[in-house]
Amino acid sequence: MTASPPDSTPDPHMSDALPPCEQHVRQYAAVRNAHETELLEDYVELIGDLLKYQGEARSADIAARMGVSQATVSKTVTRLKSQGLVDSQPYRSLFLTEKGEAMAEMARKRHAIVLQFLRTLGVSDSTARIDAEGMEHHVSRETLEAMERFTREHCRG
Amino acid sequence: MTASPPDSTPDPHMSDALPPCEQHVRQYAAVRNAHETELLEDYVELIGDLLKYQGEARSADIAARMGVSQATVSKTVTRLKSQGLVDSQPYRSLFLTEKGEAMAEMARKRHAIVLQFLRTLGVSDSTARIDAEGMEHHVSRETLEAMERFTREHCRG
DNA sequence: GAAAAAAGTTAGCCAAGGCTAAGACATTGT
DNA sequence: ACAATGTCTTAGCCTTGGCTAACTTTTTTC
Ligand SMILES: [Mn+2]
Ligand SMILES: [Mn+2]
Ligand SMILES: [Mn+2]
Ligand SMILES: [Mn+2]
Repeated sequence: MTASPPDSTPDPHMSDALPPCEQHVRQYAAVRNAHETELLEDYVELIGDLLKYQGEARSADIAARMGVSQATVSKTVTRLKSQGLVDSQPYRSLFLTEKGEAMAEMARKRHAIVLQFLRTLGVSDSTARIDAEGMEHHVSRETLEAMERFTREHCRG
Repeated sequence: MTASPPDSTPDPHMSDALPPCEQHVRQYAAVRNAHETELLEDYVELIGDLLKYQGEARSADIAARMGVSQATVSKTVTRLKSQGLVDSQPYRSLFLTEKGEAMAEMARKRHAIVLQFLRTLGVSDSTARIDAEGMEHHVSRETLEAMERFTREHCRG
């Protein structure tokens, strides 16, 4: 390690300096952690939506919606099954397990809160949808509550 | 593809149905796109901060701050160099190229806007730092401007 | 009911981003 | 000066998440 004089004083009015090391580590660790479940969350959310709005969730629909190949979907579904989130017979439609249903529900609600929050902030619908798709996985419970509060107080209607 | 009756009408008051397919694809594509540069952005931002606040940016400091092994840093630095973002001699401190400097500056500003926005929203400092670290990479110019506007209008002082 | 089309799977490739273990280089202390 | 310590790199391993190509299974069409 090299010199680290700025870490000594908890200076109250120098907020653009480097944060203390341990805190910095926690920031990046939280991001890496979110990245591990991100894709699985999007899959179960989408599968849940497809079941709800189209009656079944086929790999082909997922591939079309996600903009990836069917082979990629097939491999990811294997992972979803190995984690106990999805159930399926070969060559058949996909279903969510209890656990998958729970994750989908959480993701659906969280996604909706972030999306509505961005709209309320004044962001256009198409941009809000794009940004919400990525942001949702990095929003803590606390921030989610702050967003809900804001939307409740500022939303037209 | 299976049946898709809900996609026919651009129904104005059914906002929780599935978005049209092409838009859905763009959402996920934007996320995948952000993931390609995310880590590089965090690296150049950190390198810039280390140069500014400690005079030099050593791999050991980056490893300590990011909470990863030195081997991981070494490999990522190779990638940063191959993309023309970082310059360095073997076993020496790291420096940013023009291009790296520009990316660091962008990342620094964007990160600061998101962090200050979350604080202004009422999120605690430690949570705001964690969430901002992940959210920053998924915030478009338009959303960034909405955040700045909000902070300007609501910030104490 | 057979041929054609569509859907799903598998194999094999790749890059990114993590790790450990081993060794090379540099700095520092005596 | 040189040994000890600390820093950096390399090699080799792993998982994730993409791809194409080839194949199998199911569904649709005739
Ligand atoms: Mn989502
Ligand atoms: Mn998402
Ligand atoms: Mn950042
Ligand atoms: Mn970040």
